[in-house]
Formats: sequence, C-alpha cells, structure tokens
Amino acid sequence: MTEHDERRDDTDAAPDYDIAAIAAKWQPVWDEMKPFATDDPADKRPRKYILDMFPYPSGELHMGHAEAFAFGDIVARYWRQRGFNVLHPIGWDSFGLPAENAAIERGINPATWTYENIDEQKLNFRRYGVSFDWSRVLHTSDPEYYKWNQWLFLKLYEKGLAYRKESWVNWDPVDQTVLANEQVLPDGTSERSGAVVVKKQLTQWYFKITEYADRLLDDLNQLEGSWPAKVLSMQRNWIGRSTGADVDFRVEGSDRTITVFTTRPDTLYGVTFMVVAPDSELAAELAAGSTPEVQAAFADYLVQAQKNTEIERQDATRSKTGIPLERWAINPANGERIPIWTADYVLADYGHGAVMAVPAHDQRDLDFARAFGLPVRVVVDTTAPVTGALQVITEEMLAEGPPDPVSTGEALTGDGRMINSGPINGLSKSNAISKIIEQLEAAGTGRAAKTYRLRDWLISRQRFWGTPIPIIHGADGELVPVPLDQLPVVLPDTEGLDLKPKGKSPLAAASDWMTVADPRDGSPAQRDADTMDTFVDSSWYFLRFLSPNDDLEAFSVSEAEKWAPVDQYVGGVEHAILHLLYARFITKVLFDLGYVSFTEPFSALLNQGMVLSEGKKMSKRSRKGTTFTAEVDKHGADALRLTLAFAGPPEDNINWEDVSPAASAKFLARAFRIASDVASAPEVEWKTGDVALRRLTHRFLADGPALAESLKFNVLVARIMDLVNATRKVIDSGAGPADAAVREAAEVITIALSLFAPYTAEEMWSRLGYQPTVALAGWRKADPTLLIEDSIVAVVQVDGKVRDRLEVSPKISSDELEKLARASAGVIRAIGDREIVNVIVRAPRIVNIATRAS
RNA sequence: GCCCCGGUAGCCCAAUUGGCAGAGGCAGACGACUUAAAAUCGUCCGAGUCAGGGUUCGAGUCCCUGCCGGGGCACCA
Repeated sequence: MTEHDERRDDTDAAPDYDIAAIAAKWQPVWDEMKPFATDDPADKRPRKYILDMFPYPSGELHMGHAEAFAFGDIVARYWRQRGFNVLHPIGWDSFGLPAENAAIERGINPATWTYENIDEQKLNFRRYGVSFDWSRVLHTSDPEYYKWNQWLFLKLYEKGLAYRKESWVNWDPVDQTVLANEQVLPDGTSERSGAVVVKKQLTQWYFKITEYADRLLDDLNQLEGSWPAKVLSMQRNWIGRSTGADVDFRVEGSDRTITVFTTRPDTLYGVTFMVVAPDSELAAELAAGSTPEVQAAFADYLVQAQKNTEIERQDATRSKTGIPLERWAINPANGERIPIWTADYVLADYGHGAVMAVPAHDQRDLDFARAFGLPVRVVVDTTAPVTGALQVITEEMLAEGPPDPVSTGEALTGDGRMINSGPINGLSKSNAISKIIEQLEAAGTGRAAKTYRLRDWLISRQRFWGTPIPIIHGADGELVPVPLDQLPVVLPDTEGLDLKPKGKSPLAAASDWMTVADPRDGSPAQRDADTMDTFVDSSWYFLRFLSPNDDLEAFSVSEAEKWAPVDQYVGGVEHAILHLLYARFITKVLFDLGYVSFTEPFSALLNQGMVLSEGKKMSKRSRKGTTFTAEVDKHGADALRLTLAFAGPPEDNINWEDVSPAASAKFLARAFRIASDVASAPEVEWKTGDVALRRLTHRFLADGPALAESLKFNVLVARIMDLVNATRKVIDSGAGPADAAVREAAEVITIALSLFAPYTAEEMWSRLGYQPTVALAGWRKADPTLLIEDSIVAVVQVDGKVRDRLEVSPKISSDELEKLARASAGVIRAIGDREIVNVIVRAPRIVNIATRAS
C-alpha cells in the first residue's frame, strides 16, 4: 500500500495505467502466441471470414484506415469471443499509379517505393493492435500473386469473356492511359487524376461484364438488408437495365434497316421522325448516301458535336441541335415515310445509337420537334382512365382530349389509352406494349428487348506498374495466349526503362522483354505491352487469402468451400460501384467455371463513414487535422479505436471536433482501475454478491451479442461504460472490491473491452489472474435466472398521460393489474368524475385508461 | 426533375421496433482531495423529439404535406 500511496502524488491520472508500457508488454506476447492464426486443419470451431478492403500502400495509415480497420477488428474479435475460428487477413493492393509516379519523380523502381510503404503500414497496423492472421499476407505486385491474375485473364479469354476491340475509349491525358467507364466521374473527369477525360479511338482489351448484367442486377436482391441500400441503388442505377423493344425501320432506297431500341413501343404510331447519333457509323453511312450539301453539313456537325465536353453534352437545359440527313425511313407499323435526322442528344453507345422520335410522348423528342418544326402526333390519351375494365371511349372524352404538347411544351409521358393507333386503339399502355411487340414479332420487324447502361469493362492500361497481359501477338497478327506453364509473365527490370507516360505503355520500349518466341512455332513474336487495370487484381483477392502461398492454383477450392464467401466486408462507399461490381462479376465467372459454389462474394457489407475535420476528409496533408501516429502516440491505440467506435453509428461520418480520444483514454483508465482494485483484493467473498450488479452484468451479457451483430458498436461501448460505472459504485460505496459480483463484472468488462481496447483488456485480464490472451477468453453466457426481475414498475396512464406507477410482479395477470390500476390513488385523482370508456392492459408493463366527460 | 437516407438536451448520440423520451459521452455547475492548480473522485443541471395534419387507448417510432441537411441518378430512348 505504501507504494500505492506514493504514486498518489503522481500527476498521472491512473498510477498504473501506462498505455505505452502496456502495449510494449503485450505485443511481443501476441507475436509469440499467434492467437489469430487460422491454419490449423484440426480446428473444429465454426468459421467466420471478416475482411476489410485491403489498402493501397500509401505510407502512414490515416484516420479513414483507423476507422475502417477498427470496425473490422471489432467484428473479428467479437466472433472469436463467440467461439468462432475467424479468418481476418491483411494484404496490399500494391500495383498502381502513385508508385509509378513516385518512381518517375525520384528515378527509382516503383517496387522500392511500394514495399517501403507496405513496411510502414505493417508497423502501423501492428501498433494499432489489429488481430490479423499475419501468415496470410499478400501483395498484388508480387509475381506469386499476379501470376494468378494472368491465369484469371486467360480463363476469361478461353471463355470468350476477354476480347479486344477498337472503340472510342476514355483517355486520361494526365495519367496518359485509358480508363474504364466506372473510373470516369459523372462530370467527365478521371476519378484518379481529376483530368478531363477525352475520347480516343483505340484497340483495347475488355472483359465482357455486360454478359452478366442481368445476374449482377437481379442478385442484388439477395443482398437487400445486408448491404447498404445506397450501394444497392447505385449498382442498380449503374447497370441501368431498361426493357422495351427493338424495332426495325427500313431505309428508303436502300437494303439497310435501322434498328432502334425503345421503352415505349406502344407509341409506334406516334413516330414522326427518327434521330441517329452523329458519331455513329450509321450516321456516317446515311450521310454518305445523301446529297453533297448534306455530306458537308454533316461533317461540320460531327466536328462540332465532338468538340462538346461531356459536361456540356449532359446539360439537359442546352437547346437541341441537329441536322436533317435527307434520308427517309419506313415505319413498320403503318408504312409511313419519316425523315431521318442526326442530333447529339442521341448517344452512339447506348441502345443502337438511333431512336424513333415520338415527340408527343417524350420530352427530348418534343424539344427537338419544337426547335425544328417537326410534326407531333398524340397517340396516348393521358386523360383517359386506365384502371378498371376497358371502357368505351366516348365522344366527350375524345373531345376533351389531353393538352396539346406543342403548345404546352410538355410531353405526355403518363399512362392512358391509345388513340390514332390503328389496331391498338383503346388499349392501356401496358396492354399496348405487349400487343405491339406481339405484332412486330409476327411480322419479323421487331422483338422484345432489354438494354443496359453498363458497358464492357475496359481493362488495358498504358502504364508500367501493373500485371502484364499474358497474350502474345504473332507475326501473323494472331493473338496467342501465353501457355499456363510459362506464367507468370514477369515485369521487366526498370533499369534503363523510361517510365514517363507518353501515350503508350513503357513496356513497349523494353525490346528484349517484348520479343518472345511464338508458342505455336517458336517464330519471333511480340508481347502485349499493356498492363491490366488494378481493379482486376482486387476483384478476387479475397479468395487468394484462403491459400495465399499456393503455387499450384489461384486459390484452394476446398478452402473456399470452408471459408467463403466473406461474412462481413468493411470498406468505403467510394467503391460502391467500381471494386464491388467487378468483384461480384468475377465471382460469378468463377462460379460458372466451377471454382466456387457461391455467386456473391460479400454476404454483408459495412460502409464506414468518413472522418472529417472542419467538414473536410481528414488527410495527412490537412493543416489542423491530427494524424494516426500523433493520436496513437498521445493516447494509445486503444483510445483511438474506442473513440472511433464510440463516436456514433459506424456508417455515419465522424467530425473530429465532436470526439475526444482523451476522454476515451480516461474511460479506459477508469475501467482499468476496476481490474486493479479487484486484483488488490484477492480474497473473493464468494458468499456475498451484489445481486443488482449481477443482474446488470448478465443483462449486458444477454444484450451484447445483438448489438455487436447489428454493428451498433457505439451502443455496445455505452453499455460497457454503464457497467463500469455501476461496478465502481459497488466497489466504493457498496460491497467493495472483494465482492464476487464485482469480480464477475470486472471479468465481463475485460472480455467486452477486448473487442475495442485489446492492450488495456489484456493487462486487465492478467491482473485478474488469467493467462493471455483475453482475446480467446470467450463471451460468458448470461444466467437466465438473473434476467428475470422480481418486480417491475407498471405505468398507469389516463388518456395517455402517466398518472401513477405500481410495483408489481412480472407475472401479474391482466385482470389483477387492471384492478390495481383502477384503485390507484393517482388514477382516481386523474379520473375525477369522468367516465371510463376503455381500459387497455398490457401486463405487466402498462395500463391506459381512456375516459370522456360524463 | 426523379429516387434514397436523416432531423431527439448547448454538442455527439440511445430509446426493447407503437407502450414511462435518456443508456453512454462531451461541455457546464457544485462539492471532495490539494497551500493552489491540474488530474482524479462524487453530486447535479439539462430536450417533449424540425413544423403542421392524420391513424391509434397510446406516436420520437406508422401515414400525408411542408421546411432544413446529406447522398445517389439524370438528354440512357
């Protein structure tokens, strides 16, 4: 005690709680024990796979990492306490441009920069106390990893899902590489460099993700409730399926037919002109067959249209432009001859690059028709009733009619009944749609069709630091897959290689590397100089973690059977489309190839919010913001983790100004002191036991799992605080530290705290007399007898207002409770001379007496 | 323009899913300890749930309208 008294003079808050010393003490113990290893085949525990999106090696961890990995670790540690064998691996998404740009700047190898950064992050993670299985680390830039990336590419190629085509592509003029559609922001800039993306016509490699569009869309339904609604909605929007019909229009004076996609085939009788995209082959062809004047005008218009940036083009308020092509199409429904125009409001790469214009019922077509004085014909009476049985259309109804779109400027897009439409007159919209499709199909001039916003995934990149595409270009122009036994195609040494972006892959300049024997006959051939989009790397990495050192296959099918899919995935919403869509696609491909037995890779998804400072994302560069290292130095990893977990619901943003790591450290010291106090009173008084504290402890044990499993970490922490406060009270002014209930509470607190503050909890566990590690102590089972209250307070309301409280048995009958309620003083006073009209009894909780003036 | 979230004490957040508005924290006040301060400990203070209407015995919770904030989509035929 003397030592203790001496320490009281110390300025430190809690004499024994020195988080730096505690962290230094336990980290080596855990390194030795490897409590989070998952490679024991004899382990019979049920399994969970908990994964955070693996980081890009950007050096020191930032607050966003701290938050996401805290959440993932809480979930992993929770399931371990529940007796599960938890796979919680870490790796690095280590190919990509920042390494390459840094290498160019400093004249070093991108690998040097990359692996130095990885080492730094590894140290950060260890310090942060994240419970990774360190034996499964992978880096996508290791040949041992990207070999299997190449294998995956070849599997897709074999299946016809990887192909080359020439097309207009997104070109990032800053990074000097092409980009996939998903990597271009809605404002037409690159999500990486921020540069305005331009269009270029190039031959590139694509993955045929569109072949999976329906499954990618429909399977989202399975994820309803387990994925954030926002992500589901973004993916649905991105895939953008619309259903309708393809209709073939014959071109007058030609064998050609123009097929258009429409969601409104019911309005086919209202088509008054047709519009083709200026940058489509079709437009060029139609113009070429027209007069010289039209040809000249078309050439001008095309140049003008292509000058418009994406931003200008998307401006819906921009007035319509276009020119007539002096060509004519024949409406297959009524044989009408309609003019063909070209206009840039029609997109070449959506549908068939041409639309049938129905100005009366489509706003864009109406705007165009009004601008150029084209005819407008109403074919749907949107004022006619559409519900109930089919009605005869009366004279009055026709006389009334819908408002004229030409004068109002408003297209009639609603439902209604068909008019001016020959055989489909009188039908409702949906009936007309099916009827017209039926007729078109019978006539062979149209068919039901679906179209998507989703485009195939462009995976070629003209940069160095990525996976080489395992294809050889034969002297005859044939594409020859690199034989499997020659994988990996390893990147060349950067020695003497200029990595500066110059519009084509730096690999093309590595002539020794580029020249290779054609696998067919040994004749000289060339490698493919491009590398793969790094999103290919991350589209399957969660499977590689299952057998990360396997040099015979990409991943073990039997291990995948045991562990996958991922039970809880954690990561930022910035990948709502990109990574998550690609990973879902590749998973479905692997399913079709028979490598996995599931079709969705991530059963549950948590998008953590951002950590903001002064309203802006906290970055290493922000002036006022603190850093990961500064916070861990100052308050310890535990306090930082606890702060982020306690700040609010995990999906909400955190304002750094609203939280206090100092307060978290204070709480941890307070919790720690309970363990110290209990340890200082080793003679447990088993006969006593504060029943109220035991009730609270077991209520906590009963409620905790649901809170953890619904990811309400903030509430779970609050409940631990509650239990700590109650225990403190019993120690100071109740039964004292030797009480059995206090010891029990201290142990439960320690185990619960281990999810959030592993270092502090380990030291507490040790003081309580246990061997490490508390991480495997196991969540205690709640004693059901302690969950039943002896008596509870029933509330008695009169007209919804609380008028009395009664202490009753939880097993009280409704009749008896009502009797007590009616007799209670508060009720009698409140009722006075009013008349009781109704009594609602919900035993044992509440009685509500409804009255009225008598 | 369309769609989706959210709005509860000065601040961050809870509320058994329709049953007493408060679990927890921050800030604040007071007290104990101290020569004093800090730290620590203890006690206390605090909204009737954005506004209006509806359903109900009973609404923070369900429905409608509006306001405010955040997000997604948008010339996609």
